[in-house]
Order: sequence, then C-alpha cells, then structure tokens
Amino acid sequence: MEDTNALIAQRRAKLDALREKGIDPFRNKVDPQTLIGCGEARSRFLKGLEKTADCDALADGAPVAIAGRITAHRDMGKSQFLDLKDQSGRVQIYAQKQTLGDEHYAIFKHLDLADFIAVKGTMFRTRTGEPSVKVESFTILAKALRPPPAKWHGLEDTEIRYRQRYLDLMSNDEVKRVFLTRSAILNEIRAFLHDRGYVEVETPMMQAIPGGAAAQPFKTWHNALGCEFYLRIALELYLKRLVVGGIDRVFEIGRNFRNEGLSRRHNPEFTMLEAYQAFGDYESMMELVESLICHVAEKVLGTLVIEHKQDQNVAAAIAGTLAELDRLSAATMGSLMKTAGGDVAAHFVADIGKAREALVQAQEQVGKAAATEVATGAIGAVCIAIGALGLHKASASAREATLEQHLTEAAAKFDATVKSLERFAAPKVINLTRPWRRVKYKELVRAVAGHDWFEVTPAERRRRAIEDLKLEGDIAEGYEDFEVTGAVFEKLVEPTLIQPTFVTHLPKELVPLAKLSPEDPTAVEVFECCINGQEISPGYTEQNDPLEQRERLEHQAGGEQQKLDEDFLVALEHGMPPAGGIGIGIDRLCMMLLGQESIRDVILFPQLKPK
RNA sequence: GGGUUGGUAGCUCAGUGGUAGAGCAGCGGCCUUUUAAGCCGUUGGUCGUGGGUUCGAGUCCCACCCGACCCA
Repeated sequence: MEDTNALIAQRRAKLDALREKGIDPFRNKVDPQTLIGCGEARSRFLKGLEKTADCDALADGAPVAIAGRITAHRDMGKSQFLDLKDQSGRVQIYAQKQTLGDEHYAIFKHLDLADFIAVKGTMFRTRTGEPSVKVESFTILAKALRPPPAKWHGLEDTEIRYRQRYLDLMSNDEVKRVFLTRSAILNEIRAFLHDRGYVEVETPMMQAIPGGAAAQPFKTWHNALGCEFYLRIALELYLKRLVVGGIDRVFEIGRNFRNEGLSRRHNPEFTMLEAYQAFGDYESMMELVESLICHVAEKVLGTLVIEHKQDQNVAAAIAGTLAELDRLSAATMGSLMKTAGGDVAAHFVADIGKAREALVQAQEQVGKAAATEVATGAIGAVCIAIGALGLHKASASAREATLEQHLTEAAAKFDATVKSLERFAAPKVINLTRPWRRVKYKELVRAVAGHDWFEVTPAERRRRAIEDLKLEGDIAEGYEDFEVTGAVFEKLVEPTLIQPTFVTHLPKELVPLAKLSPEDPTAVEVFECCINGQEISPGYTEQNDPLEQRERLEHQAGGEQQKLDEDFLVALEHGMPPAGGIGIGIDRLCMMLLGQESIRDVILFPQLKPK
C-alpha cells in the first residue's frame, strides 16, 4: 500500500513541523492526570445540568481531563470547536485564541481529523446547549498520518470495511455497537454456563483425524513431528473424551474450520459452542438451549423480541429492479419504434417512466421510512411496469420474436421481485418468548411434501421432489433417499422457521453420533433448533454404546474418505455415561440477536481473498 | 463454479466515443458559542489491471484481479 498522495504528504509535513518545534507527536503516555471518558464527561455534565443529586454529576465549570480522537472540526477563526471521541462516546471541545495564546492556538488550529489529543479544561454549555469542554491546555498524543474515511456517510465500501475493519469501527458507530454487543453475548453465555456448573476447557485445534462432523478439513504440516495435521471441524470428540474422564458438565467456545465455499451464512472459520452434560439427554439439552438464549437476549438486549431490519433487502431489490427496467428500455425501444410505431413506443416509455419514477421515490425512502412502507411503494411501482409489459407483449408477439422474448423475461423477473418485496413488506420480528415450538422432522416434511411422503417408494419421493417441488437443482444424482428428504427439509422447511423451533427426531442417517429413538427406530433422539430460517443449534442424546458407535461411523465414513478416530472409540469403550450434548453456532446466534443478515457483519475480520 | 452487479480524487458519488467532474475532506483567506457551521479562493486523478477497436476510450470489445448479491 504505497499511496503517496498529497493528503498524506501534508500530514507528514505537519508532523515534521511539530518535531521542529520540539513537540513529540507520538507520546508514550498521557501526562499523569485522572482522565475521564469523553462520552462520560458529556453525560455526567448533562446530569449536573438536570441538578440530580447524583454524585457523578459534573457542575458547570467543573474541571475535567479527557483524551480522544478528533472526529470533527469547526473552525470559527479566533475560536474553534472539535469533537473528541473515545470508546465512551463523543464530547465537543472549544478552544479560544485568547485562552491558549497565539503560539498554542496556532498548533491547535493545525491539528488534523483523526489525531489523538489530551485536553484539560472546564465543562460549560454553549449557546445552542451543547455540553462542551473549554480547553485550557492540550497535548498531542498521536498524529494520524492518513485521513479518516468519511464524515457523513461513514465508510460504505464493503471491501475496505472488511479488510480494514478498524476504519469501519472508527467511522460507523452501529458497526462498533454490533461487535461490542457480540462480546457481551459471549460474556453472558459463559456466565450462564458457569452458573450451571459447566467447566470451560480448550481442546486441540490441530488434529490428526478431524472428526465430529461431515466436512472438508484444512490441512497443515508440523515440521518437527514431520506429519500432517488437520484443523478441527468440530469440538465434539474431544469434549466427549472429557465426559468419559469424569468432567460431567463441560463446554468449549472456539473456532472450527471448514474447507468449503463462502457465503452470506458461511465463513471458513467460525465460532462454535459445544456443551455436554453427563446424565442428561436431548430433552434436557433443549431446556438448556432455550434458557441460554433467552438469558442472553434478556441480559444483553433487554428483550425477547427482536426486530430485523429489511432495509438492505428492500434496497437491493429496488436497485435490481431499476437496473432491469433500464435494460428493458434499452433493449426494446428500438424494435418498438420500428415495429409498433412512435405512438406505442411513446406510451411504453411513459409507463416505464412512471414505474421508474415511483421506484426512485421508494429508493429515496430507504432508511427514512419503515422498510414495510418502502416495500409496499416499490411493489406498486413494479406493478405499473408489469401492467405496461402486459399491454405491449400482446401486440409485440405478432411482430418481433426477440422483443416478445425480452418482455416475457422481464415480466418473469418482475414477478419474482414482487414476491420478494412482499416478503420484506411484512416486518420480520423474532419472538423468543418461551416455550418454543417443538415439532418432529417428519411432520414438517409431510406438511410441505404431502402426507404420504414417507409411505411412497424412494423413487417416487425423488420424482416428487424434482417435479412437484421443483428441487431439481438441489438433488444430485447420487443422492440417497434420506438426502432427498433432507433437501426438501433444507430448502422448503428450514428457511420458513423464523420463530424459534425445535425440530426433533431426525432420520438416523443424518446423525451418526446420536442415540436411536425408542419410539421410532428410523429416527434419533436429536433436535435442530432453528431460528431466523437457519439452524442455530443441534442437540443430541449422545451415543454411548461403543460397538453401535463404531458401526454407525464405519457406515457413514463410507470406505476411504474418513478415517475412524480409534482413540475416541477406545474412550467410549472405557464407558461414557448417558449424556446430552449441544452445539450453538455463535456467529449465527449473533446474526439472529443483532439483526444482521450477513455473517460477515458479525465477524470482525471475515475471510476474503488476499489482494 | 454459474448468473447479476460494482471498482473514477482521501470519502460518497456523477460522467450515454470528443478538454475527467461535484459535494465533503485538504490547503489559503474572513469569522470568538459552532455542530453536515457559513462565505470567498484553491490543490488534488495510473478512471481496478492488461490487451484490442477507433483519428480519438472512463465510456465499446476481450482477458484477468478484487468485492457485493443471488444460485450451486
């Protein structure tokens, strides 16, 4: 990164100028003084103005010392206002030439946005009512050699936001709030589990045999041992060894690594909580998950009702539709003129123009009005466009085939847009109030795939999935029967489970590490807790029969691909008490709790391709 | 991997084959209670990279790099 642009050069020149004056622009520490936070100074002064009896309160004229980064600069000539910001928040400071003296004022005036300074002064309130610190003296703590990203818009370039997250945190308060809250969530999870007697442990991330899940691992190499290791894909097998060893309630929060594609919901390294409870089963674990998530929501968010903003989704849909409209006009105008004449073309343009205008209006409302209203407005606009298409398609078909094709394709796209907008028009509110719904896997599948789904032949199931349920793209040729049903569940059921739902009794083939259900030998005693259309937490009655476990793993390993973890099986042979276990995808949990639609917005440094 | 879409000044963005622009930031000037301060002036560009078409390319074509969204 070798930009030598003018702004950086200027800042370096200012740096040199300071040094020439004998000022150290990078201090080792703040002079011995009792600092209070910038935001703290502001709020304590506001308390003082309200004349509360609070001993925290700062009176008018109270002396304070603060330190922070300069985030705004309003120059009035012989006086100026800066905003100073630290983690506690922002406060305005006010410097006057008269108070500081010519020399110091000149230095103050040449401070840059993003520099760190410390200030001593007194609290006062400006004419407009803004709590402020009147600067009596100041010290430069650290000079910034690069300009900060933005003033109004914050930083919007997603790539820079992810690659240089510090800039994102610096300029987007909401982003900072999300990550501070994520930290608070982790804190509460630990507090909850400790309170229930769970012991936190750390197990190997580098494993000779990666087990506990079906996923592609990353490989690495140990020089001294001269052998390959895999990065773990799950925590399970080591935590169970600890249950065998007598740690009856155990959990780990840590990173798993899976060598798979990236998406809105997948990062190659992600944080997982796994917890095991000796003498528990899947039902006790459902209680644990429910209590844990409710505890965290209440402690951290102060509510069990979480609203998800649809602004981004609506904005994306509108932008896509606008682009489609423009493409459509470009593609059809010429042929309309030729085949239908100027009048028809003019009508068409007028109709499309109306639709476009309404869309642009809706677009401007994104973020200002409620997403539901914006979506409703946009639906109206798209309907105008669809109406125009319908009118002209009929007359176009006779004349020009390509034109008709354009119009048909566009109409299909607009229909899809309306459907997605309709989804966003309904507010998305997740209600975590207990008790959570519990329902069997088979019931959910039957509800979308037909009540005789499990009675017909595997071939018929495959046919129905592909033809009736239109899952052709989701069902590979080699899929086994349970995978066909799995695709139905994953594509047609899971995304609809917005409210917290425990899906229980999954087919045994899907979960080789759980115990069979006594009431249904084709199913296992497991649950998948789905919230926000995603699986957030699986939980099992853990398999503790070493012989049965070996057989199931061998069957699943399907020959060469996965090696059996013999040491794990030996551990089971030493006897594992009946136990319940859970995993919770922490990133997805945070997405749900924080209303974020992309996993990259709850991971500080999401994986990107190196530049 | 496929489709859609984007990459232009430090930031946010215009730019429809004909002299690279705006706002903010920066710099200079005026202004001692402003807060997206204001007013006047002004600097700043490898238009993602590399080819091609053209008298002429930010714009058209091809390839590649890096994102975003959707799909696999």
